[in-house]
Amino acid sequence: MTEPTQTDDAGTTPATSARFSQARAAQSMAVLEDYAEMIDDLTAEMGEARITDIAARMGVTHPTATKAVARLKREGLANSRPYRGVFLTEAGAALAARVRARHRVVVDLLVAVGVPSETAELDAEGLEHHVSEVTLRAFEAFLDETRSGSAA
Amino acid sequence: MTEPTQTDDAGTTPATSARFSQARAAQSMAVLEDYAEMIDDLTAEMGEARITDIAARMGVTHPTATKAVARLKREGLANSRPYRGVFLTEAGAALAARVRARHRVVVDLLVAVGVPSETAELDAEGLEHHVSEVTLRAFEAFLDETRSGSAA
DNA sequence: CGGAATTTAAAGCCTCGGCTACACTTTTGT
DNA sequence: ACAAAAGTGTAGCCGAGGCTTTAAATTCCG
Ligand SMILES: [Mn+2]
Ligand SMILES: [Mn+2]
Ligand SMILES: [Mn+2]
Ligand SMILES: [Mn+2]
Repeated sequence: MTEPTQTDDAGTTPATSARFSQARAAQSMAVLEDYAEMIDDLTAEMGEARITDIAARMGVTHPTATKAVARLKREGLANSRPYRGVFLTEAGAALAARVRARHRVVVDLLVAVGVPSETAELDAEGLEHHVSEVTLRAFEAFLDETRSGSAA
Repeated sequence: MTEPTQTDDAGTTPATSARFSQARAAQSMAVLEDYAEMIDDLTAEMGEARITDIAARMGVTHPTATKAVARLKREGLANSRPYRGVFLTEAGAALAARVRARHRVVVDLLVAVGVPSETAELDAEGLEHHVSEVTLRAFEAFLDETRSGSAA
């Protein structure tokens, strides 16, 4: 998380390393994002999000899910008390909503450029976390114009 | 890396968790890929890839770069001997070539759908690792048809 | 040649995200 | 009501990928 002390040549080198830093930062949010969305899904579908169900859907063991939830709590995105389900805070719910919307846009964009929908769904799960705001807006604009003027 | 014992309902549930597994698998290759490409770049540009230069370009400290190189060696992608530079094996060079080509396609695709090129370059660094073969080919096909029939 | 600067190595610490094993609650069903 | 089953918590292990600090080797230069 903490970047190494910049070899700042007084504005000279435009830090080519910035790309990698951004990718690392994005990745550090990925798990949080996926769990938030999943908890939101489960709450909607089943009324509550239980650790076992979260773990099953994420494809991990329950202690792993427990740890992830602990991190969500630490970051103020969720609450939970022993043996009761997990609940998103307002911030957590807001994150889940954003993540879900972005996921859908990414899948749609992939399909729009010709990726088979199953593959799109698979790849989107990893891709989504690296789609910046700017790129997301570009995707939306592309989808808009594609959906309206579909001149074959 | 090791997936938890599948709750395999005899072919019933098509493992919704598969998406997450794939994303995790892709991510586990990301660092290797970026370092391989970087070592290849440095070798081309400067005749050799030194730990210090690798670290600077990746935006990490040199001990971190050393560890990454150790992993590359362990995986048969690079060689190095104390106080001499780092060199890619044939497998490493092949990986670097693939990664570089994929990176370019991803950037081009992003630009083609309207992402500003600076943003494309930044986002591509993270995105590229989650672009499957199938998606890559779809991107190439899209770029081909776009570049030829550009009917405004 | 020899000392200073640069580069590399080595050790040790941290967080995160996996896992297993085991203990404890809670829920379920007879 | 109570035993079995299911769910949850907790401890401890591991590897990856960051970091700092300290020590050694190499390279550069006067
Ligand atoms: Mn995801
Ligand atoms: Mn998603
Ligand atoms: Mn990359
Ligand atoms: Mn790249």
